[in-house]
Amino acid sequence: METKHSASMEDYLESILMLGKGKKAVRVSQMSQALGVKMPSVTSALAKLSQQGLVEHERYGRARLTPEGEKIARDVFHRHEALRHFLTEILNIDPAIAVDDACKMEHTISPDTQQKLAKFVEFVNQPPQGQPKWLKIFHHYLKQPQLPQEYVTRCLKEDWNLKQRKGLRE
Amino acid sequence: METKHSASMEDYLESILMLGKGKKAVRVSQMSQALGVKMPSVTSALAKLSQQGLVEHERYGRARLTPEGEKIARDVFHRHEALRHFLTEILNIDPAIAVDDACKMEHTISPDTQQKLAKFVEFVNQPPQGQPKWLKIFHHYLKQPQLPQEYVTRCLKEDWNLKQRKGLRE
DNA sequence: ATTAGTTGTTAGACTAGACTAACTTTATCA
DNA sequence: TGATAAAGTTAGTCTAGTCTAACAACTAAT
Repeated sequence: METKHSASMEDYLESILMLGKGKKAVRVSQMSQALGVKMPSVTSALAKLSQQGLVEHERYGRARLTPEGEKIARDVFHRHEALRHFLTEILNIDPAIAVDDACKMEHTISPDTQQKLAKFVEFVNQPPQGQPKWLKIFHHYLKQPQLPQEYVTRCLKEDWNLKQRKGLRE
Repeated sequence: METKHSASMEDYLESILMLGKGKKAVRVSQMSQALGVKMPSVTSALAKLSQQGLVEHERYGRARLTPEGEKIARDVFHRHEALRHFLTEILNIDPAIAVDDACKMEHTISPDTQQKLAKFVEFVNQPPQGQPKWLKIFHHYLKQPQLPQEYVTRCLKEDWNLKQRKGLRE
């Protein structure tokens, strides 16, 4: 189990998931197109993957994920999404570039990193306020790398307030 | 110029930079050891790289980066460092895992992402307070995914304060 | 200065993953 | 229903990057 799969093979699996939107079987030509490789490459990848029990594919027919293949595909997809959300929502990167970067990085990110990245995005988008003030300040900082005086003042004041409250309660 | 280099070749270049600490020439055996490949692999990589004018290497001698090779190596290193800092300082990932992840991701991250990642770390570590409150709360959240009531209250209050001030000044 | 040991190189094999060209099967439609 | 187009497969080539085995050159120590 949990054999390591190459970036290519992960891409093939993921593309079946995406093109089939969950459970539908997909055509070789679709995959070929989506991945930007020629059909023979798809054919041979499918041979390898069905060898490993990750897809089902019959000659001249469609390909679908086995439960195990689907598990892997979903895992890749989650890594992809964790990265994409982080890149767009926090680093404020152009969505097109973000998808591109996510596609490449999704194959190398460790489970721990993936998970913490997702949590970070979750944390940032948490209620009560949606995206917090500091994030907006950061996005401004990206264009104009100088902290607004207001921010500095506020931080210092917060710190002071917190200390006060602590003192009162403990 | 600016030819795309493979992950492997980038690794070879980077290792020369690291092992040589800037400008010293390094031995094949050092690189072999550092990269976890056998010496013949290093030899053939060096052949290719000196072909491209990125390293100088004479038979049975040491290898050093050319100015152009050094430029690339430093670039890879910067990507590496941007990632590593982010992973350790913000996501709070174990340094060993972080280095590992950084080593793999450094080859696929786009310039824009690398730059914004670096800026993010910079932003977070900015004076006046060093790491801001919210980051500490996030690190706590990683272990216990529930926002402390205090944080929620504080956020709401901030928001309220800000609105007040805006109203007064504008 | 010889020789043992270390360090490097060469030659050649292997793998993964892509490609092209040629062939086969399936689909379409007059 | 049979001709043609589209989709898929097979066979074989290529490249990058690794490896092992065998050979060559340096380095030191007696």
